[in-house]
Order: sequence, then structure tokens, then C-alpha cells
Amino acid sequence: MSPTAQRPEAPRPGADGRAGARPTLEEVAALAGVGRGTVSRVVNGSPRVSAKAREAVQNAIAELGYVPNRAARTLVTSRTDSIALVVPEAETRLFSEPYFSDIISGVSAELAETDMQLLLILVRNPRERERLSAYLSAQRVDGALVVAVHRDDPLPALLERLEIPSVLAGRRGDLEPLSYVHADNAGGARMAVRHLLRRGCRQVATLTGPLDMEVAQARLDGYRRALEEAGRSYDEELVGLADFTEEGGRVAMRELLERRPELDGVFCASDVMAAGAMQVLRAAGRRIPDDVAVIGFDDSIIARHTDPPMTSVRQPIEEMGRTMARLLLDEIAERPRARRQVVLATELIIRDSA
Amino acid sequence: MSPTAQRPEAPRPGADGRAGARPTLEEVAALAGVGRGTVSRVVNGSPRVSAKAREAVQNAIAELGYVPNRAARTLVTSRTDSIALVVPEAETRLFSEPYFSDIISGVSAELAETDMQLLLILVRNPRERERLSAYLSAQRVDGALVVAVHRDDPLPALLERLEIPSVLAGRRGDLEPLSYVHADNAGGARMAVRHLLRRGCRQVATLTGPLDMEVAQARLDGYRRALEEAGRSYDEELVGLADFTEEGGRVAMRELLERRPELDGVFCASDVMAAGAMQVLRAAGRRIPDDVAVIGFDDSIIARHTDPPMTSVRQPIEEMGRTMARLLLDEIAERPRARRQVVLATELIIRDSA
DNA sequence: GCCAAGTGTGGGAGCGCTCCCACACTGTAG
DNA sequence: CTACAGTGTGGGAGCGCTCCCACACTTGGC
Repeated sequence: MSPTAQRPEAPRPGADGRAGARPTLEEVAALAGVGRGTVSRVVNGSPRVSAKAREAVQNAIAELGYVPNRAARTLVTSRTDSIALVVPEAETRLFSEPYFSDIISGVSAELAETDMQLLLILVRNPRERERLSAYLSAQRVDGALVVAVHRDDPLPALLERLEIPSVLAGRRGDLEPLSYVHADNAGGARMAVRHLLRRGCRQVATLTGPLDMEVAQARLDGYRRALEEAGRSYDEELVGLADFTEEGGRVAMRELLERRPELDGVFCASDVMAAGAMQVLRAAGRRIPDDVAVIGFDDSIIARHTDPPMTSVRQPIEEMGRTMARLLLDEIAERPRARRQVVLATELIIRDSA
Repeated sequence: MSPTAQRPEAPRPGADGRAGARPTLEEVAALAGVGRGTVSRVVNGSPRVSAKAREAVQNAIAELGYVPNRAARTLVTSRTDSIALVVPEAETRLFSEPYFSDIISGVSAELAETDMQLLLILVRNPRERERLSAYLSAQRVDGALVVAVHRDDPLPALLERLEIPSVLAGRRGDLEPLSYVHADNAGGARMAVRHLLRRGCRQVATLTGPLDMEVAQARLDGYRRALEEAGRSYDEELVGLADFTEEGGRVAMRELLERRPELDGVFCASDVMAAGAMQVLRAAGRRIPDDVAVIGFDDSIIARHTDPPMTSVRQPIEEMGRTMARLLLDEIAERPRARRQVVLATELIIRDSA
């Protein structure tokens, strides 16, 4: 065959251009003059290969542009080399807006060096939750990251039962059996309330998230704790139950204002609630922070744009994502499952609203 | 076999509990009393199956809780049943914040009925871009959705060369060879500027995004077009080149104000830039909208929280995500590639800044 | 009666990989 | 010399599916 002939039917060298057919292990083995087994060992980093063979194989791989076929590998190992990030869709926008992107960004950063794939699974209704169960039962991922767990969420229990390595963002309660990463919500809340007290607030209210979420509960606990530390009594009337949303914040703030018109500080368990609250306060003629000081939670993008710019508790969300991914990879690697917990510090970002 | 017999050594019925071993096609076939081929035909919806056989198979599937093994299927069909959503990480936060989540939400909604998996791929540097190329060349996805394309982005060309079905959010220029979905950026900008003119602005400036992105260019074109329609001349000095970011908006606004202190309207190609611009304007003692009217683009969450709340051009982002997914599925299904383009309407949301 | 075309079906081959067994070859000890 | 462990290697088997060929059986026309 002349070298420049119009390729009779040879399966194109690949490496560049449109891959006619991807090279297989066998072809690499043939080119390197070794057996399939040896190539496999090299690809998978086994030490049981002579230096000579290893080099020949590596050259062949480079020459052919060989990339292992994931499906074939999965078929025999039943590893999938992919993990799922599960997000209840309802929460997507509810969270401080950068939350979602930041978690993803952190997870993805941590996965970049691996050849793990990141699967995104949004669950928006019971039917999709059903599908997710089937999906997980079918062993389609090596592990799962779960965001925004509610106390009675059936998903963590399912993951536990299926023995799928998993890491939660947040936890369901004090004795969470699954691995999790969370921010020091109680500590952040405590800092915030202490700040309000220090600046002289006498009547500090709070706007909570849905209390079936541990985050919300923890932030409320931190509020309570700070008051008690300062020798103030915890007053139910100063607690506005809301749901992390702006509208919820508005409603709860109005009620609070009616119950306790003399309040002079509000710690809100989310920035969006705080933004809603600030609108209501202003509409009621209260100056911020002079009449009422306001602190939010999340340090999200809107905190910088409210009027006045909002003091807020910052949580290291991207770091949370990174940590979650790291824990999950560990858990996948060493099967004798040791549950891990990581708590990341929060920080009070002081602006003008308190 | 008696129906209620205690399954002699059958490999656990599955369906519930920890799946001891997932049932295979073969087991389903045995239980249904048919051959492997027939089960496969039923699973894949082939019409060439008798009603009787089909029913027997369906019952067996239900009883065993059979779920096809994706890897095995991929191995032989070389379909992967997964698509990638590719996001240059730099852009993640740059875009109007809900953008990212909304696109994902739309894509995921459209995919929910399919059994396509959504893979998320963030690209944050040239090395990862390299990995992405390898990844795509290795045929690991059936198609790709690409967000935030710059004019000279090498990725679309790669996708074209590899003949991977793909849909862009936005386009590179007028004759984009790949399928794409985009909002009517020029139209939205035109609406916004017309609104400014109608309210009496005499000197309307604009803050642009990076002009190597078609979105930015289109919004600038819309601005220009509206001016020309109104018989105004296009004045380069009223154009502030920026980059969609808040800081960029601040800088460009300051320059604009120096060059043309008499300006009384600004159309900003993103809300975050508009927010930055508003800060600068206020610092310069300008009242909004009385001295200077401001309009943003995206109708993102911060538009509702600036002071005053911002008039902004809304684009149907979730709908864009949905449409992108739909186009991609079409393109994957019918290989004789017909490129498609969809333009979605924008809308002017009027608040108090203009 | 024949052949031809159509319909439903079973099951072999094979996708590309890993696992593991068998083997060749070394070196060291008995 | 034999014995035996250790090291590197080749390649068969098999993961669970789809594809497709061969076959059985029907139906209908001549």
C-alpha cells in the first residue's frame, strides 16, 4: 500500500481529526508488542509492569491517542466513575443565589483532577423523586452529593439503605448518620446577634427559615444562644417564622412589627428574607440601621445592593462544595465506610445595615 | 413452579431492598419464557413482538424490577444517553445570577421525560479545556450544550469537526453554523433605549459587555438602532466599553460621566453593570431617574433590590434552557443534521430607575 | 401441489474492557 | 541438582447488552 493512497479501509489512525474509530486496548497492545493485560496494567497504574513494557505501552497510547472506553470498563468493574449532585429544584432559587453555582463550582473544582463525571439531578416533584430512586437503585453512580435536606426527606434514608456513598450539604439533625459538610450556622447566627446587641439593640427579633431544615433550626439556636449569653430572655414573640424567601420575609416582618413595634434589631436567616424585611421596615417609616438594625445570612449578591448595603453572615459555599466532593471521593475509595463530618467557619461581613 | 414458593435460589427478586444483584435480560427472558432477543425488543419498543410475548415480558420485568444496564447498552450501541452542559467557569458568576440556575432548570425539565443524563462540565482554564477536548473526542456524550460562547472560542469549531450534535446559548456571529437559541438581545436593547427616549432623555449612553461576545454586540446594535430610528446620531463618546461585571460598570460609568457629564440616560447591557453604574451616579450626586435614567438587562434578582428598583430587559432564560435541550434531542435523534435557530422574545420590565 | 413473502422468535457473535489463571523466567535456598 | 518463591506476562472468560442471521410458521398466489 502506498502511504498516500486513499486509505483503503484502514481504521484511521485517530489522534487528530474526526476519529474514524477509536483505538482499543488490543490495538495499543499490538503496536506496543505486548499483551492486552499489560496495557491494561499500565493504564490502571499497576506496579507489576517492567519499565521497558511500560514505556512501549505509553508510546503506543500516545501515538494512537488511545482513551479507555468508559462503558466497557463500567461493564466489568461496575464502577461508573460518576457521581450525582442531587438538588431539590424547589430550593434552587430559594437559596442565596450564588449558592447553587458556588456549590457546583467547588464540587467541579475538586473533581477536575479526577476523571469522575458530575451528573446533575434536579428533583422537582414526587414523580421525579421516584425516578431518582430507580436511578440510584440501578447503581448508576458511585456516589451522591445531596443539597438542601429537610428533616423528613426520604432520600438520605434511601441512600443509606442502598449503601451508596453520599455526602450531604447540611444535616438532618444532631446525629446524622451520613457524612456531611455544613457551615457553622449556629456560630454565625450567634456572631450576628452579638453584633446587634453590642451596637445597643434592646429588642432583637429574628426571621427564621423553615424549621424542618436543620440550617434554619441552627440559626435560630444561635440567635437564642447569643441572647442567653447576654442575659436576655428568649421571647417567642420576637421570632418570626418564615421560609427563606423574600415574600416570606416581608410577611413575617409585618407580623413582627405589629406584635412588637418597639423592636430595634432583626437577625434574618437569609439575605433575601432580610431584603424583604428591609422593604417592609422602610415602608413602615423605620430608618435602617438607626431605628432598626438588620443582618442577613449568606452574604449573597443582593446583600451588596440593598439600601443600605446589608451586613450579613458569610458561609464559604464553594469551600463546602469542594469539601463535599473530597469526602465523597474518600468514601468511594475506601469502602469500610467511616462517616465524616466537617464544619466550616462562618464570618460576619459588616456593611451599613447593622 | 408454585407462585408463592420460596424462590429456591433465585437471585433475589430485587425491586425493593438492597439489590443483591441486578437482574439481567437473560433472567427476565427465562422468567417470561422467551428468548433474550424478545425481551430486548420489548424493552426497546420494537413493534415486532406478539401481544402475548410482550405481556409476559412486561410482567417479568415488573416482577424482577429489571432496569437495563446502561454500560452494556452503551458498549454495543455507542450511544451514551447523556449530554453535556459546558460552562466556562469564568462566566458562572458574571452572568445575571439566576442565569446559570435557570438554564440548568430549563434543560433539566426538558430532559426529565427522557432518560438522558445531564453532565455538567465546568471549564476554568486552558488545561481543562484540553481535557474537555479529549473528553468529547472520546465520544463520551451524545451531544453538548454550550453556554457563553465568545467569538473566538475554539470549542464550537471542535464540536463541529467532531460532528457532535450541539446547541449553543447565543451564537458567535450572524452566520452561526451550529444550532443555537438566543434571546432577542437587539430587540430588547432597542425597546429599552426607546423607553429612555420616550421619557425624554436627550443624551443616552450605554455600557456594553465584552464585544467579542455576540450578546454584547447585539445589545449595542439595538441601542444604536433605536437612536437612529429616532433620528439621533450614534455618538462613540456615549459608549462605555465594559465587561458585564459590576466593577467594570463602575469604571466605565465614571469615564462616561467625565466625558459626557450632561448625559441623562444609560442603557446597561447587564443588571450588575447597571447596579455598579447606579452607585457611581449616586456618588456623583445624580438622582435616579430624575437626573439620569438607568435601564439594565437580564431582570436578575438584584434588579429588584437596587435603589431605586431597576427597570430591566427580561429574557426568558429557563425557556432558553428548555429549548436548547429540545433542539439537542432532535438533533441527536435525526442524524441528517439540520441546524436550527430559535430566537426568544425579550420584555421590558419597568420599575423605578427609568 | 409448489414457491415466495411476511412475521415472530431464539440465540450466536461481539462491543472493549478487567480479572485472573497459567506460564515462563528469574534468583535463592536446600 | 531439585525446589520454591517471586515477578512479569499473555490471553481466556465473561460483564449485559444489541444486532442480525437463521429458522419456524403462517398466508397467499400460481
